[in-house]
Amino acid sequence: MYDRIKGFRDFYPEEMQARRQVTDTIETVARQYGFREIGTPALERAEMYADKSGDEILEELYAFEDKGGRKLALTPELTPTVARMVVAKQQELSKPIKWMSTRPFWRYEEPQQGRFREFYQTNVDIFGSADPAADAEILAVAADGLTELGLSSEDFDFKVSHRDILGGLLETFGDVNTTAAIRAVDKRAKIDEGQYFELLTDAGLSDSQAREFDELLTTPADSLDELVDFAGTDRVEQAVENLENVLAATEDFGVRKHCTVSLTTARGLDYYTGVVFECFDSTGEVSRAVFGGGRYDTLIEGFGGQPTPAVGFAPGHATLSLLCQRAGVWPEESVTTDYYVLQVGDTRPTAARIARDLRAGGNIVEADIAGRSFGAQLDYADSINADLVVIVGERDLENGEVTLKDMTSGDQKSVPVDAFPGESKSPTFAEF
RNA sequence: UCCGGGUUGGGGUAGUGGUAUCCUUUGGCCUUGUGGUGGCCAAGACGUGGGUUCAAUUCCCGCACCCGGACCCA
Repeated sequence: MYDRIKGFRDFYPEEMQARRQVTDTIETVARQYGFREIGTPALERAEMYADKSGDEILEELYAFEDKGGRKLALTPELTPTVARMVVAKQQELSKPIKWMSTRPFWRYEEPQQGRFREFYQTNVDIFGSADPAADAEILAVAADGLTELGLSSEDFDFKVSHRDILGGLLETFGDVNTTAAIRAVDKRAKIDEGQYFELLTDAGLSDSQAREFDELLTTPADSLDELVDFAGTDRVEQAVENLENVLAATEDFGVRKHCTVSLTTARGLDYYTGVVFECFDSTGEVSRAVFGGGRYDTLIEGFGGQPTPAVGFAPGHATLSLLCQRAGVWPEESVTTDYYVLQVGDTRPTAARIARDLRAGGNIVEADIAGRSFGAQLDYADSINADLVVIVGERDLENGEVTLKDMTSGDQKSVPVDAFPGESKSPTFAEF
């Protein structure tokens, strides 16, 4: 026996069926908003990640050299790839560019709850619109997707923040390492108070400034103007205005109720520039953020393109699954079968014809391909959750009939073989 | 990379310094004409490498993998 690779998973049909349903639900919502599916390579040049984040990042990647001496890496995220694609066809793509895709990514990390070395994400991004409506549309797609999965505002909450508000406030304290300070904010909920303030002072804030800054972070949503008054800078004023405009748009888009302003939410990544948000389990049972997203207006430029605003989100399917299971809306993990065509004796020509007709109607249809006995076939039909069994037996065929068996009730009835399946694409037991 | 806890048929378990219990599962048969409820038969396990020992699944060490956490979350 060979071992499975650590952090990689096999999905058997029952679980895969549930995952497929969840993926389809999210993707369908994105499609309805006009997001177009793209396909992307599993491998990219390792430099693409190293140039952006430093060589240390290679430690956390599946990176290797190919036979042509190229340094490659299994893609750990989609953003650089998508940025590359946008830059490559910058001129010819009509804006806004709205793309989505679901696929695996790989990171060489230690697996833990909701984290694997191979993991699936649906990425949804908009390029080329700096309008608050774009930010709000991303929030709306995310919220609608979760709602379609059966979740409600009782189940999840988007904590919405704004990088420029954080940056702008920090700026007013003088020479502060903004990146480090924002990282500290990102960790605020996870570490104890002492460590948190230590990180803030390490970032260049004095003790009193750190207290003051932290105080500002908890400013309620309807008092954001106080932040503008405090800072007195255009940057903070514009950032607050931008956040309020985004929230106003979410109101119109019907998803404001899922959003809570929370400046203590920061996102760890440093490429975010404007609105950022994280989705949390309202009950707190799923302790980590389910997923996040935000605006990253400078990234495309950083990849050698023209300045192009961008905003997006990317739910990881592992944490999404945790949330769905917690909320009791994870789809049932089982296979389904519409019809099982059971053969008794040498009735294959008729059985095959019936199976073909039923499949032509779009149904999931199985028939015996193992030469099994009557009882064994019924047993199998049961194991694949067949709704109806069509018994095609020599005895019935002599009378020009087949027997229809409802597997839930066990009821049976004879129907003329020539009339089955008849005009109906998916004939039910009751129809005959 | 680090820390904690694990690893006994496919799944779930019992147990032991002298190779293993029970349930379930899978396949076949009873029953090519009735499954979800019977009976019979069969298949199937001590993660891996090394050490101690007459003898290791059991004790010791390393490794792998699993679960959880730290770091990180691009």
